[in-house]
Amino acid sequence: MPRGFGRGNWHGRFRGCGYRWTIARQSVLDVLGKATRHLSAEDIYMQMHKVNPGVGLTTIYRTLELLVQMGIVIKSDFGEGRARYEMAEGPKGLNHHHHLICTGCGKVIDYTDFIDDEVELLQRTEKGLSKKYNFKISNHLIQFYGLCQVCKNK
Amino acid sequence: MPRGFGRGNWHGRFRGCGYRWTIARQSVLDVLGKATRHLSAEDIYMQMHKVNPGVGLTTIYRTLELLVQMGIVIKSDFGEGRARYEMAEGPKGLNHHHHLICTGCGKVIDYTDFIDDEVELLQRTEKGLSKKYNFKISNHLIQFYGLCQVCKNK
DNA sequence: ATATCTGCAAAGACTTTGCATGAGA
DNA sequence: TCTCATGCAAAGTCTTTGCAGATAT
Repeated sequence: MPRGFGRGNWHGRFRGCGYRWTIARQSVLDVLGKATRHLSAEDIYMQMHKVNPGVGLTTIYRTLELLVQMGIVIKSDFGEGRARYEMAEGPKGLNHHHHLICTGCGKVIDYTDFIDDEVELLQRTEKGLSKKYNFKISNHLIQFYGLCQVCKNK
Repeated sequence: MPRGFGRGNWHGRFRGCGYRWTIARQSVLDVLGKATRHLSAEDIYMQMHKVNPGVGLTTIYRTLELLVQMGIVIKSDFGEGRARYEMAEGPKGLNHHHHLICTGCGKVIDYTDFIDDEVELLQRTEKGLSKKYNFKISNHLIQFYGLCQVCKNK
């Protein structure tokens, strides 16, 4: 692995797509790669500001759009009025997970449990829907809403 | 059924919650009740403007918030940067459906097929998640994304 | 009569766009 | 060198808020 590019040969991947490898892009990937939560554009901006104060919020938005379009990053909406981002990590469904969202405090838990059952059902559903509605299904979103342990005891 | 209140005794329901029954609220319910699509606040505003030109967009937002909170209307986010609304129609899960969204043209299809399988899986998943993460799950969201017949042939 | 609702205008929040400057290959 | 990327400021969208006047009960 080339030095200075973190895990994954991002530089090569960018070049391959005709994009340039810049400090800003590297930095966004660094921040997202280390994140343990789903980050908003501003979260990323603030974390990055400590290391690369020169990078503006606009660039973050533009970079995130690019990363989502390249499939490196996943953009989610938890109904807060702002988008959140996380690494897609790995090809096709590796690390595939869904979200469990607390409507009290907004906490989001990624769960990967029960996925086996889900996959089976989803495949059946996708097949059925594809056929009936003539859709080519490429993706799905599943979220559960409820109250976390702390909030339900209030 | 009292005359002039459309189907469902909305007037009584509002009164029961301590809310007043107004032209604006009736009108929002009328529009949503007749809708065959998921309407944005502005869609509702424009349709209502033909009949009740005096009602402003602000009131629509406030009314929708109320209706959602009362459980009469469901608010959805299809990732367009604006919310869309539809009648919840009927108590607990009647008319329960999910969405199939075309990422090409934005068309949204409600499907109610394959729900039986889904319900079974969801109950199992909910049970598992509740236990493991100590959540009290109250709701879920399932959306499939893909290309509709028209868009996939482009 | 009076507490609730409403319209208008303004503010707020997040995101995108225009354009001149700066930087990668 | 030459295109692509960036920062800044401004604009764009959708939505919410403040407040005086109107309305339902």
